[in-house]
Amino acid sequence: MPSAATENSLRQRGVRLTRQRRLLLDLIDQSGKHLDAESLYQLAKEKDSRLNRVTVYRTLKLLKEGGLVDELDLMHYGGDQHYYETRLKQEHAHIICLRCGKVEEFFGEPLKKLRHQIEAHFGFQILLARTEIGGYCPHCQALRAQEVAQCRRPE
Amino acid sequence: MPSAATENSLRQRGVRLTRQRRLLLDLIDQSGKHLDAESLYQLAKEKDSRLNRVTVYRTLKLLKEGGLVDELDLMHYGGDQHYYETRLKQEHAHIICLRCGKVEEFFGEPLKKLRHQIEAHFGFQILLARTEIGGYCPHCQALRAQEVAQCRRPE
DNA sequence: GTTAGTGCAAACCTTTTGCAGCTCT
DNA sequence: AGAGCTGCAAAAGGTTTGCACTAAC
Repeated sequence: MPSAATENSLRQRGVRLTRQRRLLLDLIDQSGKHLDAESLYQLAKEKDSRLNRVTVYRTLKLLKEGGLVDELDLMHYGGDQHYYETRLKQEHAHIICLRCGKVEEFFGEPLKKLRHQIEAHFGFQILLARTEIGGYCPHCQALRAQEVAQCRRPE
Repeated sequence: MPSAATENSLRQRGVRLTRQRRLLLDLIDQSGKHLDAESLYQLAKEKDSRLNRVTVYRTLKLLKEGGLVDELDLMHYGGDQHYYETRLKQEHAHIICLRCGKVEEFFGEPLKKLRHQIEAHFGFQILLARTEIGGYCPHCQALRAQEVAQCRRPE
């Protein structure tokens, strides 16, 4: 079931906790991260076959607007859909391997500094921040090198 | 006309410099930044009415793959389309006002540090990096305060 | 002359909308 | 009871694909 903090945050905005929303919140919190709408829908359908895809989109929108989840693109690895993760206190960057799709997270000083400098420099009030980095993980760097080599000598 | 460096980069990959591509490259370089495919198409059509929207998409894909332009989301301000800008030597963050849509760019130390730390920490080979920050610019912070106040006292 | 690129139409994928009926509080 | 939510169907928005024709090299 959704965490108490999440429930309160929703109730405060006059949002009803329906059967469907409970299920979706539960799945987002429980699951490994970075679900897209369709995956979430597929997971949810296993537990409640009547649940509609549209409800997934509406719920995600609601949670996003309420600041309970963050929306990611993950460099559009795998398509143009969006991915979602429970909002954490700590800002972090997402690092996506463009070959194998593995996603790493990086929590670190530079992100905090960046945020402070932007607030100070522009007088900007930051609501959302997203850093995504695409490239090759160590494992795939080696495999890429082989692929490229084969490509150059086709026979 | 496209810069010599751009032309060479394309030719090296065996990409033909057609009339259409010359026009599109020209527009991307000349224009203020952050064009989306549709805007680029509209601009291009003024100069060559036969040019097709599909050619715009195909050219953008080509340039993106060749590392000549970067693709941005700008936090999906204004829709789910992508925006494009000529790739600069210097990495920078994009800061989008979610109320007025103004985009600022931030070049600074933290982005370089972030890149280096991620390369060092994960042994990651970085090909693409994108930092987008959404919030309210100083001007819109004031206006937002008024809007919210009015919202709370409807009469 | 070849090979790559273009335009057109049509498909595709992801997400949103309108509306009638249902359900949480 | 009543506002808010859901499911269904249908549409929208953005982008990609198949194919016959054309143009760059």
